[in-house]
Amino acid sequence: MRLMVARCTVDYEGRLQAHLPEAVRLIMIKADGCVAIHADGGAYKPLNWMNAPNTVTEEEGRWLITNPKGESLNVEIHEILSDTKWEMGIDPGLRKDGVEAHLQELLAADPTTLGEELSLVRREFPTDIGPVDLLCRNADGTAVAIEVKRRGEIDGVEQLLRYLERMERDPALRGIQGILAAQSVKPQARVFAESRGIRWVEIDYDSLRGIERAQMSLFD
Amino acid sequence: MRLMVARCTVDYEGRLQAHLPEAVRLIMIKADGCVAIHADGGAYKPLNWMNAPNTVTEEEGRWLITNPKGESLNVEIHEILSDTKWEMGIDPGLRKDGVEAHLQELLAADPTTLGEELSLVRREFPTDIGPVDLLCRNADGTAVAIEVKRRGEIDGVEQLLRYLERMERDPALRGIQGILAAQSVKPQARVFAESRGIRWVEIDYDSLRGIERAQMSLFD
DNA sequence: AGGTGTATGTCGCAT
DNA sequence: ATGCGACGTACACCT
Repeated sequence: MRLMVARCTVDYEGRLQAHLPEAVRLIMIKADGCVAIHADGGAYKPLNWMNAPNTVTEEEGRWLITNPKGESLNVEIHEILSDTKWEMGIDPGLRKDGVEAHLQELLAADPTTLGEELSLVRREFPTDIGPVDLLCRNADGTAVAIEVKRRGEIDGVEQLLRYLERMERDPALRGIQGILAAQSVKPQARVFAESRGIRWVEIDYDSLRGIERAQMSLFD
Repeated sequence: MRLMVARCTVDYEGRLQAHLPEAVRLIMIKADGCVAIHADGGAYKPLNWMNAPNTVTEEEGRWLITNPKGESLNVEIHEILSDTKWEMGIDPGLRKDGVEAHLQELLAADPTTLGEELSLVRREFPTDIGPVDLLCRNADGTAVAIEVKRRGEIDGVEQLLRYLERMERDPALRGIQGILAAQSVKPQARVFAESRGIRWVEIDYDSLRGIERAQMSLFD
């Protein structure tokens, strides 16, 4: 990784055009050729950048970075304050323990937490446009498709509608209903869901996890 | 801006849990307290980060960053290879050109560039599921809703369809038509739009800007 | 503060 | 490659 602190101006042209007036900034070049121009503020996002794959051309007082998509980044270096290089090797990488998959898991373990008499048929039930998170049946035996989201937004309703449309064609699933389950459901998603006959449920992740813990403890 | 190159391990706990095994990385601390941990690859996104507002506590061989939302980042420093600090001042900031807002502005100034006799009723016309970019009327007085995108994809068509469905309920807008306007419209979006009776138009940003310049020059 | 839409979103996984 | 969904999305803008 090369780190250069320099007074510079930058122009990007590609998906849009952007210009940075002269100022002191950090220019970071990673081993894979990625370039990022950072100011001393503004979260982790750089002011300008160019991701791999790209071509970095270094000239006197000027760097030109281009990529195969026709984007370009032109960095004019007016004064170099520091220029260092570091060997870091391949990073062992990040271990994540996510929430979404866990939510689906918890609801699969006990669909009745959605407030209805539901029994699980299967998780990730396949349709020809992708798997629906949970397929259940209610007390009447009616199929119920459940889309699980951390946050319930309009996209989630659209996604569920597409699944329902497909699943309705299956005689075994005829009359299928839909539920959007999320930790929070946005107002516009509520309006839209209701207008299409889809129910929505807000689920409390912490208490759900609490239930799981309580159930787990039975086996201790 | 402080730049530290160090062998470290990192743990984040907040919206999820994440762990970074020991390795050499760049730790960047900006003037506003933002912290970002970068590996030598992988685009501009850091492996871990904590944005302002936050609290940075530096101890011997350990940094603890917390924020008011209850998230925390714990950086264990095992070996420091470099530790420098730079004054950059306030960045003059980025000038962007060619984003959706600008496109919308240009089209609002002259909707006839879409190739029809259109007159603007208003920008950001509100519906109960969000604002539609432009509401116009054509030569017949028929309402026309226009969704402006930099890139026309299926999402944009769906968004427009939702708006149209809502707006159709308003007697004053009955018979409303839809146009998707974008610098480029993906084939899938074209097919989908046409199948739903929505027109699509590709707009040439440069020439649109040229028209604006020409019109501006009338007032010079 | 909360809602809504945009982003040079980025990133990963499937087809 | 392209499409699609998730993201600790971040971010601006408006109420």
